[in-house]
Amino acid sequence: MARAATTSDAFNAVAEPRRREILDHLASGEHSVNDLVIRLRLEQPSVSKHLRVLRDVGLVRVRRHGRQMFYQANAEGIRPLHEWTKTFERLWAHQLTRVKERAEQKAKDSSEG
Amino acid sequence: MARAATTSDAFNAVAEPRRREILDHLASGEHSVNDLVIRLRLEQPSVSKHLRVLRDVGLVRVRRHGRQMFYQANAEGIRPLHEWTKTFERLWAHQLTRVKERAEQKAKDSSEG
DNA sequence: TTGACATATTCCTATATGGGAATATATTTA
DNA sequence: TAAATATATTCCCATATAGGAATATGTCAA
Repeated sequence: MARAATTSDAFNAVAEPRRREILDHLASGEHSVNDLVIRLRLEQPSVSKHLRVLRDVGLVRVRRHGRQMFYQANAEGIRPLHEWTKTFERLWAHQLTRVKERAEQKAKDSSEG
Repeated sequence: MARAATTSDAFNAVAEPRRREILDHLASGEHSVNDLVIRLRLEQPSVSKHLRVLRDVGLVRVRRHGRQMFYQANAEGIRPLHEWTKTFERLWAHQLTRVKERAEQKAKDSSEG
């Protein structure tokens, strides 16, 4: 079996750095495809293809205005990722505490030694 | 160019559902490979291979005890994902507000009409 | 040392890319 | 209708899987 399709869910869709860049730009509001092409310095077909993936997994919405297509982020689609990563929040708090404690103990030992 | 390697960063690593399952289990503490094999009902080589990817991107740490290898989650590695998704938090708050407002307006309209 | 146990790696294959190039589709304007 | 503009899709290819099967490596027990 090959890797899951990028369109299988939001996790797979945002694994691609360019798509995260696109979403970062759309976080500031609606943008046309050409806006993204210019700002991200990517080829137009590339941007369109990435937007297609983001659309398929529900991470962006589109609106047509004349010849232009205006895309906006659908943040609700990112929420599951946020919720999942959040379940590890307590862990990194604890683990950092332990790292800090070890560092302090070490400093104490060396000042005493 | 093909898709980025699963070992290129945490985003790519956790795009695979099995790897998220593994991390979910490791969130509760250290587990041996066989523990994971039994709990997740996956083939042992499959678990080892997923753990290898997680290790390469720094999402888990290993400790040997006799013949067994005990893995634990390194939550720090998940933090960048949490931070990135967090930048969209204000958006889904706003967007939900708008959805709610529209729903209320619609309800009002229909009760008046 | 030999066998058993625990885990890791290699080999194989079907599949899904992401980018580049070319082309198709949709809409406005002359 | 034809030309121009904006965006989307298709075709091609090198590359990276994920899982299954087989095998290798490492460690303990007799």
